[in-house]
Amino acid sequence: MSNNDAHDAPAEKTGGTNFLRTLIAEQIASGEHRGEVVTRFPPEPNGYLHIGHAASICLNFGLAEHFGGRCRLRFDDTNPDAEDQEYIDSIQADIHWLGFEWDGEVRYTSSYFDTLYDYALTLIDAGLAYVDELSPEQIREYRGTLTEPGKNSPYRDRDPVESRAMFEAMANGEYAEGTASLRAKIDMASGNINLRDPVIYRIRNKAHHQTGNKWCVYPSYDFAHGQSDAIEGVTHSICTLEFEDHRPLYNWLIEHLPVPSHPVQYEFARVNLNYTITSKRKLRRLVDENIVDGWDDPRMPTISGIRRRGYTPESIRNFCEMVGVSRSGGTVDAALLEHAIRDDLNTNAARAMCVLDPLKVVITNWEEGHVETLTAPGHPNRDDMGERRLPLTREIYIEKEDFREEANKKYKRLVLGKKVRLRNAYVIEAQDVVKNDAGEIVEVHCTYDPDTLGANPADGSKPKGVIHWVSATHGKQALVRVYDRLFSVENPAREEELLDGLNPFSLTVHRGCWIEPDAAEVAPETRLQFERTGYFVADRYEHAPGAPVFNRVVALRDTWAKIEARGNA
RNA sequence: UGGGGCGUAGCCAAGCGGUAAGGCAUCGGGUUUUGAUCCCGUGAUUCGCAGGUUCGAAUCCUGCCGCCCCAGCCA
Repeated sequence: MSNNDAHDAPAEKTGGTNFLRTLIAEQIASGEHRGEVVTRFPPEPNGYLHIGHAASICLNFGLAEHFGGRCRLRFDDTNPDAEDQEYIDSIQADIHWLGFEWDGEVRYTSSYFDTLYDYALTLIDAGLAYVDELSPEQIREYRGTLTEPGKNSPYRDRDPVESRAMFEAMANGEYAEGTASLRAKIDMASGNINLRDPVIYRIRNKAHHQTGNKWCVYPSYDFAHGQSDAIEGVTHSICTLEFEDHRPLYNWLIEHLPVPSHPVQYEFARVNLNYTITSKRKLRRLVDENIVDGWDDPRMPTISGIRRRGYTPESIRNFCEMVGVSRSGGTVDAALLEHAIRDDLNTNAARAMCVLDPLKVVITNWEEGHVETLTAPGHPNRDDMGERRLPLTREIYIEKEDFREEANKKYKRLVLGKKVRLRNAYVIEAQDVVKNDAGEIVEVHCTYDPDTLGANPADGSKPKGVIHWVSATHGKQALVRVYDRLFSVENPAREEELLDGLNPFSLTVHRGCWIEPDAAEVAPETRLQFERTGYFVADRYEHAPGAPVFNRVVALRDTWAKIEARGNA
């Protein structure tokens, strides 16, 4: 226990520990890896990052930060078929937004293609790899099954000299795709299928986004990943559990190649969130079929979607910390994510009032044309957030659901003949309703008590309810999108047909909202709490000061909704 | 009938032989000009099950059960 004090401090600050932090602390104490911690986040640029990647990013960067090490960003770009510059750009932006900075330049596995090619030659010369001319279908047949061993390819014992010449010819473009591949010579009878002579180089006649047309042979993940880690001096190569079976291969290659360092692979369980999906294929389908409005639709579990929804980077990092890291896979309740953002925004978002579904209220004893500018705190318990000005006028809007002609005692809002407090303003009493021909209430006539600003009514009564409001003449119109979960089933991935699990009410657009004037002027991505309604963010792209467009991040915790749902109201 | 993992409260998750942390959710109660926040309180005689070792086991051993991953020239 030498230098652990300094390292334990951040862990305490963030709350917990996990098996990797424990392990590394022990390694440092015993001098393993020269006491160094070098990690990497290695995405393949073939899609947008999602909440699951956030966990990996927080883990890799977090571990490096925690132990005073370094974390690199390396694009694992060994398959030109699926990759694109668009993803390289979005991934970098997402990592930065999350608040992490990688060590040095961005790395690419493709920048090691020359070295990797030499390593392949080394393996061939050592008689540990051979050029196979079996077709992909034949390779599959020869591989055997989960319960039956595979059998050797007839090309398995090809002379290394010949394999070398053929591999060079492959790299020269002299073979068509699928006609030849380079395989590691390990054990076709292994219980671990990854060891049954895995293909380590294949022919792809396709331009690569980084290396252009230089190569027509590309290393497989297994051949590229560990060697790239070794080249970069990575000490802890952290990946998800499904790669556990690859570790023996990872180690086999490291042992048989003249690599500059010996990284070690560690696996952790990937994080699943209920009511959502994280399969790149399925997310892409939602985008392609216009089920959502792009990769950054606020309902998407992508980092860019979460950002547009209004989540903060801090809340995501905090969420990952609360979830923890382990080797037992599970599904985290989406309520934990919601808790993370509420917790952040409760202390950091300024308050404002916004009426989503307006009902006009006329204060009959308020002088026509009179405007009284009230003040309200920017935040109920943060003086540093100052005050805001609230114009009150004869006509205001309140929320439709905040008025009932009659109601029982549990309903603490405006009821005909009863009193309620206008938030930050006076107590009013409903006297009358005006209905249209269809019998719908279009206006409520009230009187206000001028002695109730910051004071209870003189008669000693104290209205239990408080409702929000906006001046009908000074308020601004706003477009507000209320989002709910994209899927209504807990495990959408398990649905036979993905679309069957969709929540038809995942988006409700409110076009005629009224918002207090100053709140309409905020900058894009400003987060506010609309009191009694929820947390909202000014849309990153479509909002402009004076032309407000807000997205609901998350509703406030709503005890009333629970009571209502029980049928007691 | 192959190989590799995992099983601690509704959901995550500490614990690593000395008598079950914490968070979320839930449900009570208090404060409150947000039915919010905040504050208090609330659940495992028990750690998948069954045996065994031990003064003592969630922790060690044995067997069983359940769930997940692997048969791409994807990562």
